[in-house]
Amino acid sequence: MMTMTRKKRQSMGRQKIAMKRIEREEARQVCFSKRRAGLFKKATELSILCGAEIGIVVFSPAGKPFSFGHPSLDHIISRFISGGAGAPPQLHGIRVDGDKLHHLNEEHAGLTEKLEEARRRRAELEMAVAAQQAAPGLDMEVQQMTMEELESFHNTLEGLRRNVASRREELEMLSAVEAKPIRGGPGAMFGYGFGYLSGMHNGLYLPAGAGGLYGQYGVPDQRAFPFWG
Amino acid sequence: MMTMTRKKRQSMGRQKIAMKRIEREEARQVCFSKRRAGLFKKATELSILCGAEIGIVVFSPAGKPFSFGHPSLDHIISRFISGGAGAPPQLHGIRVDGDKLHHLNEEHAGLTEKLEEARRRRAELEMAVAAQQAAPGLDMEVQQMTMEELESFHNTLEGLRRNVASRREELEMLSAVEAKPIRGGPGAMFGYGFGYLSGMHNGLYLPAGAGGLYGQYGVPDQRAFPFWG
DNA sequence: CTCGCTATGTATAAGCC
DNA sequence: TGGCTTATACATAGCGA
Repeated sequence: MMTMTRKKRQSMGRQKIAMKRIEREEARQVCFSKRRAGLFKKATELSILCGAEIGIVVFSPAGKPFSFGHPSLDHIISRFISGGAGAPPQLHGIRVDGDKLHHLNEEHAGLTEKLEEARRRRAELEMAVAAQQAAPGLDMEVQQMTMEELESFHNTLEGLRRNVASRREELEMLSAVEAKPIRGGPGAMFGYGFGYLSGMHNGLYLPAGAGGLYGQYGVPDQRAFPFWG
Repeated sequence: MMTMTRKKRQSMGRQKIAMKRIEREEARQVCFSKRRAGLFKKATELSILCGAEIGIVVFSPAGKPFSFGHPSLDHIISRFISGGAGAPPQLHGIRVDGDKLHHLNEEHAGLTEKLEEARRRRAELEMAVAAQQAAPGLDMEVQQMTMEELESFHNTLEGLRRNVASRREELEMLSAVEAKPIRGGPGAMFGYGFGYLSGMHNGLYLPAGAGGLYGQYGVPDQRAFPFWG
C-alpha cells in the first residue's frame, strides 16, 4: 500500500538566506561557528596553494576572539604595524613628519623584531619545559607530531595541568589566611595571560584565549551592502 | 541541420586540485586573486550575518599586501596589539584617522613594556628548566613550586595544550581535503619586507598601501569590488 | 558548541578576452 | 590582474543528537 510511498525529505537541503544579520540567536551562533571554520579553511587553502601570508582575527558575536595566522599572526600583525620589520629600502624616500616619525618608526621596528625574537625563545623554552615534564627526552616539535602523538601528548598535558591547578588552589587557600610571600613582580605576562598574542600559533588557527577580558562591544550595526542582490 | 550535435565543451568545468602549492606561476597568481576575493567575500558575509568583527591581512605571493577590516582593520589590530594590556575600554575609540604619531607612540610604549615582560618571563622559564633538569620528579616539583611559578607553569601548559589542539585541528581539517597530514609544510619562504597600516578601511576591504604611516610605495590602488552586482 | 546528514546554493578551475 | 562562461567541486542551512 501507499504506506511508505512518501519518503519524506530527510532535509530541506541548503536554503538560500538573505544577506543580513541573522536575528535568531541560536541560528546566528551556529552559522558563526560553521562559517568561521569555513573561512579559516579557505585561508589555509589560500596560503598553501599560493604560498601567501595570511592573518585573521575574528571576534565572535559573543565577543570571543579567534585567530588564524600563517606563518603566525604575530608575524603578520607586526609587519603591518611596523611597516615591515626589515625596513624596506623604499622607506628612505618618505617625509611624513620629518625625522622624528622616521626615527620612531625605526625604533618601533627594531623593538618589534626583538619582541618577536624574545617570544620565539620564550616559546622554545616553554616547549622545553613542558616536553621535559611530559616525557624526558622528548624534543620532537609539536608541529611535526602525528595525530596519535598529539593525542597522547595532549593527555599528558591535561594531567599535568590538573595537577598544577589543584596545587595552586591549595596555595591560594593557604594564602587566604596568611599573606603569601610572593617574590618578584606580578608576572603579568602580556596582559591577559599566556599565548594570546604569543607566538604559539605558528601557521595554525586557534581560539585565541578565553577572551573574557573584552566582554562584548557589539558590532556597530552593519547595514547590508548596497550591492547585495 | 543541427546534426552537428557535438558542441565541444566550452569548458572543462571546475577541476579538482590537490592541496599543495601550485607550481605553475601564472596559475598560482590567478588562483590567488580569485581566492582572495572569495575569502574577503566570505568574511564580509560572516560579519554581516553574524555581526562579528573581522580583520584580515594577506600578502600575495608577489608580496603585495591586501587587507580587510570590519569595522576597520586598525580597530581590530589595535585591540590585538595593545591586547587590553593597558585599557580595553578606551581602546574602543582609537583615533586612527587622527594623530598617527600618537598612535605610534602608544605602540612603542606598549612594545617596550612587552619586551621587558618577555625578558622577565624568559628568566623565569630558564630557572624552571634548570630546576626541572635538577629534579625530574614531577609531583615533588609541583609541590615545591611557589604560587607564581605555578601560575606561569600553568599558563605554559595551557598554551601548549592549545597549540596541540590547533595542530590536531589542522590535521583533521586537512585530512578532509587530502588524506595526508602535512608535516612541516612546503617550508616558509616568507619575508617580503613591507606592509603598511593604511588606516582607511572602514568596513570594507581594500588593498593596504595607500595612505599608510609611511606614505605609499607603489602599491597599485584598487577600486571597490564590483562583484555580487 | 560540535557532529552528522541531505539537498542545494555557491565558489571556482579552465579557457579565452 | 579582472571579466565572462561553463561544468563541477565544495560549502552550508535546517534539523537532530
